[in-house]
Amino acid sequence: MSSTNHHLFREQTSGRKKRERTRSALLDSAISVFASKGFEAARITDITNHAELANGTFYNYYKDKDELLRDVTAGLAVELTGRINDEMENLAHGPTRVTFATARLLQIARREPEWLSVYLEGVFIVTELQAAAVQYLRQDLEIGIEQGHFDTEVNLLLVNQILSLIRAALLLDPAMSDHTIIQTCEAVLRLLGLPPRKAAKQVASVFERFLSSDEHTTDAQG
Amino acid sequence: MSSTNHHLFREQTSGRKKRERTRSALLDSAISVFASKGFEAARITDITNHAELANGTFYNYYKDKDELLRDVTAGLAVELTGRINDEMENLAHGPTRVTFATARLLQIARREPEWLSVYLEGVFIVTELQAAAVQYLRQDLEIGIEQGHFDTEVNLLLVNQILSLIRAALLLDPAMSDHTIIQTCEAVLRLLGLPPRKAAKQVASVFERFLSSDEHTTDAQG
DNA sequence: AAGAAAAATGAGACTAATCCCATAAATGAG
DNA sequence: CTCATTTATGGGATTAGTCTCATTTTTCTT
Repeated sequence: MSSTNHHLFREQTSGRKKRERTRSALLDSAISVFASKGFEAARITDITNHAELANGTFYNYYKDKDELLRDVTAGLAVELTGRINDEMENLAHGPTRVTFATARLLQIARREPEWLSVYLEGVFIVTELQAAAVQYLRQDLEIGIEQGHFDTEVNLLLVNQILSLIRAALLLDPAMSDHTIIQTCEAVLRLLGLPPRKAAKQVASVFERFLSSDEHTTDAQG
Repeated sequence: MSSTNHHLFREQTSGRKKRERTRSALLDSAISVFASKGFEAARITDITNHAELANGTFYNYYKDKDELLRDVTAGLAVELTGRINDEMENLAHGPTRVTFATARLLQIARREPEWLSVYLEGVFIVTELQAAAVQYLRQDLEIGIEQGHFDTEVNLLLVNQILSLIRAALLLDPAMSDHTIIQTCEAVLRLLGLPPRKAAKQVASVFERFLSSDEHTTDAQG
């Protein structure tokens, strides 16, 4: 069914014990199935079929679908927010950090739309992961405010507004064109209080310095 | 289960033929059930139980759950967007219209959080209703741009961003405090390119002129 | 109030999913 | 290679839902 299938978890465990490999196969299949039908509509057998495992195998690993979703979402959180945060360790300027993080997340979604879509659904359903999920974002907002760049109060609604803008981009344009990414980054900055022109400049600058289309490195240099 | 239950459809049909009344009972119950468990998880029997009807009765009215959702969503569209648009017929100023519409929608959600939540889910699932659902919003955006108040391009992503901000407010604060409403209105205006201070003034002005807490226009008495 | 039409009922046939578990297969340590 | 341990299997009991339809109940008309 899926034309592109990138096996986030399986790749991390290719040489390891069988137990780990099977678990990863279940996690990767869950991402595919959740992304295509949504969590509610996904059936255990959809996932085991996709992983080419017997139905019963699922129950050697998880009690039920909820437990699986928790595992999937936590894994995606590490992969998405953790990785992006590592890439940004040299950036000190608040607006640059927020722009970079937003754009990078959407760039990843261009290659792997399933990851972001399942992640966002998971964060919404598995409420105990929400705080952790938005922790990095809050930090960057605080930095920008501290520096006097953002004109806003950091609260839970603001954080959710930003996540909502990201989700809107994903829903409307899963292929994630540059135009969509730029419009979304500008929207986030406007929300934080930057005037339109300044927001546009900030986004253009981040794209030029870090995200020009020919270099897609995992290590952000200067 | 629901402590407050306001019977949008039933009230419109109280004196009429039995067929209309039963259909309204199904629609109102569907709103309650969809709002509490989500559309996917809702079972036909949940809805008929809530309406105190037999399971089979459902099938005298609808072929399946999807057909019911279409009916519910279309009804909510009339009730929500239609009514608000009527209230605004005298307003010519683009930013005022957008602010008023946003604030009014959220004020309705304060009394009836279920309506907005089901409406937003429905518009997302029943794609053929989307165009109609956002038609009024698009018009107001065009007006504001024509007048030189908004610095943005009207496209589908923008419209979805605005809907997403509304959805974020509903998810985070279903009780819909004034603070949430104000923050959401300001967010919408910022998104459209107003600088923070101007956005805040615009929102304050609309609240003062049209939405002061002691007068709730139309027919709103308990 | 009777009779016809409209509406509601709920038992039951189907379909589909979860989850268990006795058995089979695969793995890997000595 | 052998055998104990780990892992996978898939049949089937169980639960849960959809949808039908012959029957009952309610409503409407005269």
